Amino acid sequence: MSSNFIHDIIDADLASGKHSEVVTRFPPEPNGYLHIGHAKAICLDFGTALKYGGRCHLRYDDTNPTAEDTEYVGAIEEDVRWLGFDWGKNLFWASDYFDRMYECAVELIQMGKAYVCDLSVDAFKEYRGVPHLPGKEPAGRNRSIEENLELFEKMKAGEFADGAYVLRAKIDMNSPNLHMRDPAIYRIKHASHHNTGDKWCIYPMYDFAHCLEDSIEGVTHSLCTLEFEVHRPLYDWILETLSLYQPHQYEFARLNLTYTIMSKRKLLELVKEKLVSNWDDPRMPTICGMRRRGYTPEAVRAFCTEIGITKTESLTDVALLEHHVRTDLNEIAPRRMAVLDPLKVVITTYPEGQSEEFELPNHPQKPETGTRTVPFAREIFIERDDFMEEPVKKFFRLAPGTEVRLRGAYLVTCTDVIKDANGNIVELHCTHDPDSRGGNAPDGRKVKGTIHWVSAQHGIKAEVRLYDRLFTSENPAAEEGDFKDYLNPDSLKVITGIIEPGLASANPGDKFQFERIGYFCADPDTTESKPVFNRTVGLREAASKQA
RNA sequence: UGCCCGAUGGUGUAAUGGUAGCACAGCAGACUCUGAAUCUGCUUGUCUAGGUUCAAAUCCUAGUCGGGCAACCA
Repeated sequence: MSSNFIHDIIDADLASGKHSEVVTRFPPEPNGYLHIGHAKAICLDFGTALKYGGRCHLRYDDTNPTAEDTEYVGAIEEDVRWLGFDWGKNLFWASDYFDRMYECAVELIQMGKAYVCDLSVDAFKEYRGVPHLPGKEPAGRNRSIEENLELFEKMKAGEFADGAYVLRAKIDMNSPNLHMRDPAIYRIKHASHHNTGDKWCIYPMYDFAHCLEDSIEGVTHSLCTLEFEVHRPLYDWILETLSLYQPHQYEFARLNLTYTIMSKRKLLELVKEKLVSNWDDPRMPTICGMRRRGYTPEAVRAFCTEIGITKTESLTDVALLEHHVRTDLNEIAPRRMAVLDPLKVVITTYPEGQSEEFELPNHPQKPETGTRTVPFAREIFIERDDFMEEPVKKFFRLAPGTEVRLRGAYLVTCTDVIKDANGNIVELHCTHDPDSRGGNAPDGRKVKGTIHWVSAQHGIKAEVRLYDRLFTSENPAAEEGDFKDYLNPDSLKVITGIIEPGLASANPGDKFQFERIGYFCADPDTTESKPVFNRTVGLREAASKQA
């Protein structure tokens, strides 16, 4: 992976001998699905370990049993693997360290560096005060070490209700950094934990747990997002006070993408209110959503590399992601023909009842990928907007009296336009040049327009889901009012298209380029009787192409 | 309001005191059996004001603007 300010620091650490190896970690809380923002972190954490020949731990930060669910654990692992990363044996749980964390808390109390506080959330808020004024010292701050030890023991023994007491680090009620004003490090939660069951009714807070986890695991560079910057002094204080090995925390800017949201809470809201089908709805910025949409791990990784790692907050244009998706798909996706808005064409000069097969390349630029056969007959479908009765200038496609190439088949000329009683075009009649079999005329005449087609007799109906951006606003989270007011009502259009017959046997996840339209992949909803395709991303379209 | 962080074309990023570069997007053209891909060219930028220096995007000072922090969440 390319370099960034964190790698500059690592280079210096390695050169100075401060570290001889690099250990990072990706520490998700199992409380939701991973999204493209996590992908950025995963690429950084694992990519950095890979670059320096170190290791990256996958660690579940499961310190809050009321927020977490093992439902998410499998999904997280699947997503990290799909992205192409491997934690090997380095799978850890914060909850496995609960005993050691408890001992550390006791040690802090014994040092006179932590105390049990009986103030309610609201009461302590008053003592903590506001940033520009000093806080007040709670009375419990001067409790004896013995009494603190006893109270903490009772907290652990379950003698108190949730919220009755909390263990606080005794730091500085006058610190300009609010996180240093005697932060809570243990709270009472009578909740069973997926891993430790009912063994504990007190659980460590993030600030206390995370630095210990990193220290215990020998992490060298603990990478997180910018909002944790003000937590770093606390991270350092705890490890220094306990005389433990101190990893260094470095912060980088989280990813924001145009036309979507990245907040787990808001994403959950969309799922719960059924505004999307589920976490893996192809419109979601989740990793499973992108996978279902047809994005490839290679494209997502290339995107993450491209956007880089900085401390500058930014809003990245989703076009950049789509660019990498197209770039990868262009390389790997076999070409097929599908008509999404069918208009029937009768080749009047083609014998009734006759059909033939054409051999078309899977990828014109990659002959080594072979060919497939596509049936042709007298009646075919073409795309409705590939015909204009009164063509605008620079319209290269079919119009009355003009000749176009049916991709890989024949040159045809439109002779008649058939309309219904309302004047709607329902059918076209064309003649074909039998000598142009394969698509080229022996006389070498140039035909500018080439359009795709599917035989009416052989084509298969398929459900095609056309996805567009989820929101109409570039930055829905920054808009006034409810972000859901900015949902794009046209983010999903379901249509029935006609696909070339070979496409009917596509398996879920198979990716194709529907020529002249875009990249599509077979959805898991696909069955033998009903193929379902998702539009991953459209082809780039020259602005001069007007329909 | 206190502390912390940041600011380079429309967007994302590089330049580590010495030619402001790359990618995306946009525009124009070439090529083309995909109006795709490919190729060529073009437009557009160092937040402001001072200072240090032979030389400043880079260092210093002040300001402006943006963000973060005031859960018994992570």
